[in-house]
Amino acid sequence: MLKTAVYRLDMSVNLRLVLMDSGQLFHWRVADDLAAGDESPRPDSYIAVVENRAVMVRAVDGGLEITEYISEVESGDKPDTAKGRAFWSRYFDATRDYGALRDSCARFPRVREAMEALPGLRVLNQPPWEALIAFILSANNNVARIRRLVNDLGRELGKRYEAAGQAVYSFPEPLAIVGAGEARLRALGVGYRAPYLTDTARLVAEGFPLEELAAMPYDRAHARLLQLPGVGPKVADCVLLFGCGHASATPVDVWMERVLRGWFSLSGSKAQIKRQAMALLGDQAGVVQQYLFHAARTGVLDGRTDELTGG
DNA sequence: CGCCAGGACGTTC
DNA sequence: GAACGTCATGGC
Repeated sequence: MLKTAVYRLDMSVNLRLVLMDSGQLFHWRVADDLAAGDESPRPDSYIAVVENRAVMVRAVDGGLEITEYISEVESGDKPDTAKGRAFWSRYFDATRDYGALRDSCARFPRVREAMEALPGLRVLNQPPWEALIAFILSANNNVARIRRLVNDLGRELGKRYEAAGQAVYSFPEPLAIVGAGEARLRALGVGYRAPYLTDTARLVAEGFPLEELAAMPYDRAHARLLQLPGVGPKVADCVLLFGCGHASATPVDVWMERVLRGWFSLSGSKAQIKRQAMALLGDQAGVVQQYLFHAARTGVLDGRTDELTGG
């Protein structure tokens, strides 16, 4: 039987935007309207497993309601709700002052416009291992297929949990990916990325310091991640930003390259314009990047007549 | 059918 | 260090 712990976070989040459409998470899914054994429909509810925590989240009264489903045999007498609350507060980035960030970027019209146009967008803090696997899979791939691969990997190699009466699966542990082997991973559809996954998983299992990247200086953490097979400059920045709390890490994909060259008039190689963007946008450049990325990809700012930035 | 996908990697210059 | 072709697979 499952116990539940319910947490409320006093923060405004556009869950569909963040969990389904932002390109930073790929394993969340919309909960079915009718949870098993429950008569009430659950519109706008989302379920997933995050680091061995099965969870349902929905927006209520301008805040978040987070329901965690806890196995009695694993939790013992009662769950540690203080620890759970801290975990989810961290995960949803509850303590970052997005309003102050927007104000600090007032001299960049496109940043201000993007942040005003996407008020519920947030940069979540994922477990680094989950971000690492997801973004190795993301290379030269599309979001729909990344999501399918992550879900298939979880269902085949992860651990089964239950949230809102529905099956949800954790990310596979490193040894589960090593044990699966390249052939089985290819059969799951990961293609040429199979050896990247097994070799990286092996290195992590053998002690690669994933958990220590958060406390390392950005440059050193980035260089360290580049040593993993399947991890290049862009994937490394995604892991640092989405999985290690490095708010300055600024992934530059084709969309961000267009943004930085077009809206910010930057020039040079991708590595060079990334450095310029980080210097220009400050110690939370990666968070700013997420707004610019989504604005460019979806065209929410199209039709506005503002000129380029005021840098 | 061809083109693209939140790129990385090996080769070549 | 920069430029180039290649890499599975499926969405569209």
